[in-house]
Amino acid sequence: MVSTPVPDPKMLDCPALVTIQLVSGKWKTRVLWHLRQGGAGFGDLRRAMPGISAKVLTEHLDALVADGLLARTESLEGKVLHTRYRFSDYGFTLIPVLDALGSWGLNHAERAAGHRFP
Amino acid sequence: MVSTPVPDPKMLDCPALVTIQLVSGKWKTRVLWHLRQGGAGFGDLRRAMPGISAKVLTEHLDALVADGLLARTESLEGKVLHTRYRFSDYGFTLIPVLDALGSWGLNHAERAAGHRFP
DNA sequence: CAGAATCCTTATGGATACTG
DNA sequence: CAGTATCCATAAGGATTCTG
Repeated sequence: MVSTPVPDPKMLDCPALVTIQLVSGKWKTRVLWHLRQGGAGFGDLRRAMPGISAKVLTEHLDALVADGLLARTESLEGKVLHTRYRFSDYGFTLIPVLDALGSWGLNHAERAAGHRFP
Repeated sequence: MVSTPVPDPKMLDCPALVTIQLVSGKWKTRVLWHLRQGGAGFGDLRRAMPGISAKVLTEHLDALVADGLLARTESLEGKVLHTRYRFSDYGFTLIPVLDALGSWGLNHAERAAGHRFP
């Protein structure tokens, strides 16, 4: 997944697509969802998302940072490099939208499964 | 794009993804956005989205119907077949979510372009 | 630890021609 | 009009190995 720094003006006839491009993809949504609960390191994110490869995680994190949604800080602890990703101030404005997606999706999953999830 | 009739239970650790899967894709979002303004026929949608092929439009409409978001009705007017797509009652519940995506996206596009869009 | 580099598989979307 | 049927192009994602 690559970033969309400046959305194509043609996309303005469907502004919802602008947002979709930024947050969609198999892993991007999960990264954002996870970071809603607070910042996390690269390894935290990998462990939180079994199956993702370092390459793909890097690509998505880079895109999210390039789009201004995430902030990244490096720190050298001893000899080990630690990176931390969290929502930027601007990225925070997206959280209500993610919440809306989440609560609709939860309801939909319950409905589709016949309310088998308590 | 194919439909996701029953979301994978594993996806419940990121319910936002459930919604994303249903509405994302280059054309699915546009179809939904267009239909917010009312029902439309197959040809209306094609004309409204220059560049889409009949095959792709069909696939996406089928998926949206299979997912319960859209309703479809056929009518025979004379010898010509008319099909009409519109939001189902259930699909209507998604509109506030689409609106949230749209208004955030509009704001983002303006911001990214330096507020060049009045 | 946090990636970069490389190569590979598959999903998504597209072009064209044809049909009920 | 509203699609189907084929075949094709590209991009998203994945596996593996290596490095600062």
